[in-house]
Amino acid sequence: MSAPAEKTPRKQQQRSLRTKQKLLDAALEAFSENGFKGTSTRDIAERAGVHHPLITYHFKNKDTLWRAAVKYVFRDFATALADAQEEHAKDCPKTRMATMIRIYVNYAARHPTLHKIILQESSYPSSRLEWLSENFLRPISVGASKYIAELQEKGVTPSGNPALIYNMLRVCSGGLIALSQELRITSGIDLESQASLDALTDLIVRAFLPGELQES
Amino acid sequence: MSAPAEKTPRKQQQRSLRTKQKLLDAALEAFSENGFKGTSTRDIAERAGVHHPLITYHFKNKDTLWRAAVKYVFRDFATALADAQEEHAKDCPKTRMATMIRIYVNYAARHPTLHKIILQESSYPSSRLEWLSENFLRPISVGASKYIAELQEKGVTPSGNPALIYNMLRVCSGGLIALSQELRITSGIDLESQASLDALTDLIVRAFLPGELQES
DNA sequence: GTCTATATTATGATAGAC
DNA sequence: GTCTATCATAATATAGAC
Repeated sequence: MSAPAEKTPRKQQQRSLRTKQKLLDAALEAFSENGFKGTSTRDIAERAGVHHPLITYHFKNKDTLWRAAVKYVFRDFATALADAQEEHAKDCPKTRMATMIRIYVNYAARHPTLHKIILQESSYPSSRLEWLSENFLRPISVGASKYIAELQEKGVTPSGNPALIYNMLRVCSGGLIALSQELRITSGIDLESQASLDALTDLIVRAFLPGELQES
Repeated sequence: MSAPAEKTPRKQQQRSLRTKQKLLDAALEAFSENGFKGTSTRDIAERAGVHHPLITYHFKNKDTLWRAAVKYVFRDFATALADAQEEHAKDCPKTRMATMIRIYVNYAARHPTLHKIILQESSYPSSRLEWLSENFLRPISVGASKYIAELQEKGVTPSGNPALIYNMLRVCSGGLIALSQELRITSGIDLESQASLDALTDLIVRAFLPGELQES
């Protein structure tokens, strides 16, 4: 019937989008493992199963690809966080905080690249770290700190610099999960199992939200 | 007087040792910032202020240099930990734990490369991570976990997998300090100041050693 | 023990055919 | 939109002069 339809603009667009998506996924994986400098565009292309000049075609250069990949994970993360916050807006503050911690932990486990990228880029000052911080990390940190300050006024969270507490929560959840390879070897803990994730969530909640938790 | 003395074996040995030391320090810095793959031996040689073929001469290759640099930081760390433990062996368990946390935090702040190297290598499985874990991370983890289990029996530390609790302590202290570049940008927290380190220590102690702390 | 010179491979980016 | 071919540079590592 329509053999030439294989090359309609729409079909081409679709293939282009699929290639871009494959490159984004591959870039995320590679950058999270080896950092920006340690990742070669050839490695990314191989992981994506495409020829390496296609990176230039779709993303201009390595730096732009890195930024596109970071946008891609963090957009999804910000959406997930906002959705969770809205869904549990009616809960009592303490229960909501516990729920947010659980969501944070489980999200980190399902998207290990997110926190690995942060760890990779935080090791020394760079324009990438500044861009990442200004656009994605700071907004989340500021929002979380305000929320923690409110919880402190209600007396459910220990006193202290809210931003510092947020970052402790963050490294205990996402940071620890980013180290899952190491924990498996040193302690036999499998942070990919739901049981371990629940145990971790429980420990974080008990450490940072002391006292009984009333079920909602 | 003794002009040819400049080239006595002893003088040469001294210079050789100095070069090796400079290379170890430079390697530590570079590897902690950019990871193994992201670091070039030329970069290390430049930071050390020596010519790059000297790396081959003193350390055979990049991999051996990495292992030598890791041994160098971890030996010092293990010694510092053991000394601290011995010095405070007479303290009550809870006070000793609090002291160890304080020492751990301050050591991490003075040796930022230590935890950065761990973060860099934990991002994906590798022979280096296995070597690092088996030789340095696991012994520390096993020792700390036993100690935490004892504290749990005495009821001073929350229940839960001791190894998991140790790792939470570790990321809250060393892990967070490794992210100091990012915290400075996102939260204005300067983890190089003693005040911030004290605040962090205080928060960790209150979170993981709840209740009053009796001074020894 | 240190240096220059170099072999070899890998990398980022591009040109131009299809 | 995709491919092959290629350039310029940077990387690891070594050989051999000093």
